[in-house]
Amino acid sequence: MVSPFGEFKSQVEKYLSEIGLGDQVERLEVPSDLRLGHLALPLFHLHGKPINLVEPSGLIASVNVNNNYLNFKCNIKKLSEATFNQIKEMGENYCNNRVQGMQVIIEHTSANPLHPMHIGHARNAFLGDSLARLMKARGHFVKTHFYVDDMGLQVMIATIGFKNSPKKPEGVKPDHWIGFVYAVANIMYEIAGINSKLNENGSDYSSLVKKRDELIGYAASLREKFPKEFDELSSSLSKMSLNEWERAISTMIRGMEVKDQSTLKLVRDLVNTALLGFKETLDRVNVNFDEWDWESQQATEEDIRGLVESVQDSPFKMLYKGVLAVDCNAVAKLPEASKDLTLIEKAGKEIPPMLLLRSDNTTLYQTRDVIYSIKKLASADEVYNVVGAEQSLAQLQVKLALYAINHPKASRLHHVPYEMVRLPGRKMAGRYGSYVTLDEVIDLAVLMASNEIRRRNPQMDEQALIKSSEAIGIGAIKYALLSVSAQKVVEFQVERALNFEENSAPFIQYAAVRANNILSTASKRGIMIPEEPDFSNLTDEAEQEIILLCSRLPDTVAYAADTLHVEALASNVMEIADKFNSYYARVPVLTADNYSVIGARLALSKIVYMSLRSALSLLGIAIPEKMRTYLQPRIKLACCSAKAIQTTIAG
RNA sequence: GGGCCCGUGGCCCAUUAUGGAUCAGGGCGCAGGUCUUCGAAGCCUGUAUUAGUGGGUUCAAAUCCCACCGGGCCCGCCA
Repeated sequence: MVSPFGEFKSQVEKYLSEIGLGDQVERLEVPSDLRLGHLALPLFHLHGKPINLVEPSGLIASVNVNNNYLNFKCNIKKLSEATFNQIKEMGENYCNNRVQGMQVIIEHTSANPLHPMHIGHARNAFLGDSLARLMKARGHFVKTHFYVDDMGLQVMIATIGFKNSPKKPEGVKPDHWIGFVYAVANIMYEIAGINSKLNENGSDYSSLVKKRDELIGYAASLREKFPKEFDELSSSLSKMSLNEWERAISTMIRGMEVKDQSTLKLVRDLVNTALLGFKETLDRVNVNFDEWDWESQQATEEDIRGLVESVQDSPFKMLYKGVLAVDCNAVAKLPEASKDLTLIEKAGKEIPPMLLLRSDNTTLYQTRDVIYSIKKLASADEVYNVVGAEQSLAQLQVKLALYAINHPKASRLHHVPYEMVRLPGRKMAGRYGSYVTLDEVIDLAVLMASNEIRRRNPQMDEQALIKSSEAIGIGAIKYALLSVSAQKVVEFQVERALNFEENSAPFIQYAAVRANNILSTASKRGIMIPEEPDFSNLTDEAEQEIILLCSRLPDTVAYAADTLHVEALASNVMEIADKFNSYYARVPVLTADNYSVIGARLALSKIVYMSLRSALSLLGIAIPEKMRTYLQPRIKLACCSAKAIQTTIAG
């Protein structure tokens, strides 16, 4: 399937080869001003080589040379027809742009089940989810995977806490509870470490005490949350010496690797509790997973032995501080690996070795990740890992390890990096229980949305209010995170994301709701969209621009999916909403002069609505049914200010 | 010390993949206008930029190359 605009482009390409410029098609571009044309070929490098134009046909309305450009104008009437027909045929799948499908695995979010998800996980989840939707629209067979980390050191600390912890109080979200238990346990563990160091000679007494005071500070704020539970938990954990902690932890790590049933059960209980909370949140934001891959189930002893042997047998084994490692530098010089150009260029010259085993022969996270990658590659043509940019080196090492053992699909493993999200004025420390949870941010967004709706539409019934608030509040967060290129650090300012004005999801949703409203008003008045609207009525510049934008949408989807640039789709959608908003404010649809014009404009509204709906669905953003506004002066209510609400929640 | 990423009006973002048309687009903010007519989360008018700095390649650079400056991140027998 090719986009309507893509059809125009291929006709232009055909035309170019007819006049002997077939080798120039790569230079075709969209002109800066559509009055100049709709596709243009710069002629500078041809230096006056004569061009013999022939009569255009099909979607090409005219061809002319102007200012050293060969300009092609599209027959907007025919382009509108093509777009309209494609939308009639494909409905909300209009944006789909299928190519030969591949088996694709996208691993994303994979938040540690030790604390609730925060806004950074949201960026990961929304990016991964949107990429999955985009690739499906591209015709790929996509499976989304969540990698559940149930094996790390930190998990064991949490589990020890969990074993000693009182019951979760009624009404507390399970992952929030685990976050509390983990933070208390970790603080107690760290304090035990400090206490033991304080008994040694020659330790830096004052800095240790300072660190311990800091930990006690964190503990104090944790105690405020659940005083009774805190006291119970901390008093049983405080009996443990550092030695006891370390023995318990390493016994458990060992237990996990040999699949000791009682250890597995303990850890599984903890992790399942956290996942219950994750699923609730992910469900609310409509992010779904096909598979939940538990780390402990991925790397069997056999897998580990196999990997170790492969490395041993490879020319890239090395000993680093006495333990087995992969010589990443040497691997990077492999022809196959260096063909993976971007990879090597981005890596720089000195790549530290990747350690495979601890000196007690237990595995490290990366070792398990190599095994997990092999498993993913076994069932997919391409594997994408949406993982924070701070792990670029680690991700690179995993890939190089695959090259080291000569894995045939090493080049098919891709790291999709994204930069961190900051919250102004807040330092997050998951290990100490200091964070703003994603749940809080969502609650705030939805609350603000519902305040807005209530202000603008006091009569909306409760059911509709809740549904619309969710669509608007969550849409706003998603758009704020997806519209910015993933490689930029973003500062997430709630009041900015929820501004609800231009450049936001609500703005786009508003345009869609309005377009849809025009359609439903028409149908209420018995006005039907003609089977074959006369698009020659669309003579307004804005109308033509809207058609062009919508007709290109499937191309943007292809670009976004193939190059992993979700933000390209986000800004294309914004352009459509922007143009349509200013268009309908100026040009009447239902009260136009005659039925022929009404029909064409109605069809245009349909094109806009379906385009937005289709594109927004690929971003995972819902369209609310109603955003009605009553005719009343705009009053800025104090209680609606984000700051006030944020303060309330923070307090 | 080494590496990766980012740097666009007072603030935020797009454009950077494939360099192109003497107006670099939006938004926020600020100043003003606009609801009896398809819903004002809208629309219209005004306001502001040496595209970090300097050099190079080119007929043409925000875009490619080099250097420098500023910010973020990474370099752990943590994950």
